[in-house]
Amino acid sequence: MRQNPTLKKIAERLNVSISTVSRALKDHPDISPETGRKIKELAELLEYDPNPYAVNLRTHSSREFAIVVPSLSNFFYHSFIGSIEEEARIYGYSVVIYRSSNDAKIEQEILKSCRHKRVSGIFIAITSETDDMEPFLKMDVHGIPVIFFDKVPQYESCNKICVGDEHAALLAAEEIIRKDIPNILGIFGDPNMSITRARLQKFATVLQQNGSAVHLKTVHARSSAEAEQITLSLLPEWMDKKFAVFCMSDEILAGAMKAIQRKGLRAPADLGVIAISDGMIPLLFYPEITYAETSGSKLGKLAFSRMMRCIAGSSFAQTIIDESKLVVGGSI
Amino acid sequence: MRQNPTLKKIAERLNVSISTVSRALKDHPDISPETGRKIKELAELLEYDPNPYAVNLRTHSSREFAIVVPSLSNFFYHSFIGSIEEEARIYGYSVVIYRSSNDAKIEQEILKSCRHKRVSGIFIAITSETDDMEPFLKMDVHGIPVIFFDKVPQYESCNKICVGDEHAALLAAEEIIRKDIPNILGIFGDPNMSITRARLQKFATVLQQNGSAVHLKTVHARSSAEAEQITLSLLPEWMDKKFAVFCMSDEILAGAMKAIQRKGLRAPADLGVIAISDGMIPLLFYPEITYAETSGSKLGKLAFSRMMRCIAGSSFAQTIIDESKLVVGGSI
DNA sequence: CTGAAAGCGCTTACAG
DNA sequence: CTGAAAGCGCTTACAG
Repeated sequence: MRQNPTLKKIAERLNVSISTVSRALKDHPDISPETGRKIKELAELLEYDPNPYAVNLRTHSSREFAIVVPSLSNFFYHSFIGSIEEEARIYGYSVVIYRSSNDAKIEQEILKSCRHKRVSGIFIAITSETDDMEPFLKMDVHGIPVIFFDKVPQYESCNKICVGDEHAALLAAEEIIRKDIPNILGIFGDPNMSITRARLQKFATVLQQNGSAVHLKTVHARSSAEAEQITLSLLPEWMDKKFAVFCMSDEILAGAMKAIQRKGLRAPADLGVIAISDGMIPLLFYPEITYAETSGSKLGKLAFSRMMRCIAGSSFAQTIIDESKLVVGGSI
Repeated sequence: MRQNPTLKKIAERLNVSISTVSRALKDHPDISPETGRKIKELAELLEYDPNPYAVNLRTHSSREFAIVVPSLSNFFYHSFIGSIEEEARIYGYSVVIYRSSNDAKIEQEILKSCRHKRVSGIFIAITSETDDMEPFLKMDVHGIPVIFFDKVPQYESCNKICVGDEHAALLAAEEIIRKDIPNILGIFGDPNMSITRARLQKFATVLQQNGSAVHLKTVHARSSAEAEQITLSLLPEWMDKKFAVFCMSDEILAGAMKAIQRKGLRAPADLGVIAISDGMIPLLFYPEITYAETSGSKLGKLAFSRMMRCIAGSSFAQTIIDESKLVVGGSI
């Protein structure tokens, strides 16, 4: 079992002190070019890399970010993670991903471990159970910035980066108006979620403001299966009208599409379909579903730059809302 | 910025030595019950937790597993990760997830960082570019076990845990035979991937052995879009026969289904559809697609127990194949 | 039963 | 320009 090379080994081989090696390797100006070159050559040869545990113990900094998400099965999070990783690489930080499984207890454990490992910062989408801000405030006391994204707490003074629920709902509603569709079945998620309230409220308002008498029926589904059931039971009474189905999320879209397929209906001939989505499910159908996209990668960029500002010392808490964009498929 | 409590702080407050505190906290038999109790009480109160960097520097062990996957957008990996996390928790290990983005260079960096962090072990699904075994052998030299899963190298003497490609292909072929379908369009992935060769070979063999003259046409697609294109161009000539489409993966299924929808065909009336899948895409359609499932969570359990055996000292390299199971939808 | 001491691998203020 | 020394927080063989 071979050991990794250390400063000491390099120092011994070159008959210099450990301090000198350490300095040479970080291009300290004091070191003579000659010595510096020799040391770096040998380090290269030996594939030296500092022991991160020793460095951290000494410097109290890990140059490592943690991303905590409730679940991995989510395109939105993938693109968020991807863009954080990309940015982090540029700044010389590494990224570790943790999954809370939407379990507040596991989330706590992860936070604790992040604290002990003195990560440089945490990006977190909280679980739906999370109601205690204390662990997060504790991170702050320890000087570890926390950026909440997507699923954020109610608590005011913290950094939050969210998708623009209102804006996405607005885009979808506008598209429906543009297509001049008079009847709309809006399928929304759990009415207790803030995201549901925001999307529903905006969606309804925009349609109403349009003046022309649109008929909007809204229903709530807590799961894909429920969305399927509801859609299935409602479709018969809508089939002879000109109408569209609006799905506020991918989960709901999946259920609704199953019901629509089951009834043998096809968009856009038999009905219009439009959704708010992270961008993968809509592409599985033909024609592709038109949707207002909530983009994780842009959110990631925003979150990252906020993080860097926190690390640089900004203690000012901020809520950033990212705007959505309409991706036109052929379903409406 | 508050500091985490240390052994020293506890020792000072209790007027004992650091050694005593350290021992008490790990229930060393030498410590008197009285002292032990006092120390543990204070530690509890102060929420003491050992600094993992110091521990590692001292002991050379991290009790942390790394999971490296090319991509996160994969149900199979989610369930694999989930089951590793579950097992690890039981044994007191933590798990960090890394994403190589299917980029061999990034994969190398991750491996290097795992080596320096002296993770206790690595579970890895390699990128499609990975061709150099050297970094993996190096892990071995450093005493870090590597368990390959799903995407594994050709290299013989290493630990591999794979889905049963042959078995999955067999199940799909048998279902086709059972349904008595004479014409089969088999859509496979990149012919250079071992997974493609294994699935194709078995699928073809089983169909041939069936005796009755089945007609199998096989094509290869490197992406979802390509699968769509190919399916689209071939469908016309098949439409007047009784036939089935077999998709060797989710990616291909997604493309093929788009073409099928585009042509206005519906399973099982107009054609049969069957796939090998991780289990999410088939559920988006109505009727649900029948598929041979490759289950990540069972693979995770197998990989984990192999890992524990490696840690316990087994140097015996082993290849484990997990069997598949048929999930019947209504598409064939 | 308890403590002093060495050492894991690094960084950095201090001295020369 | 270079080195000796202290110290980050822990563990553990050694001594008592």
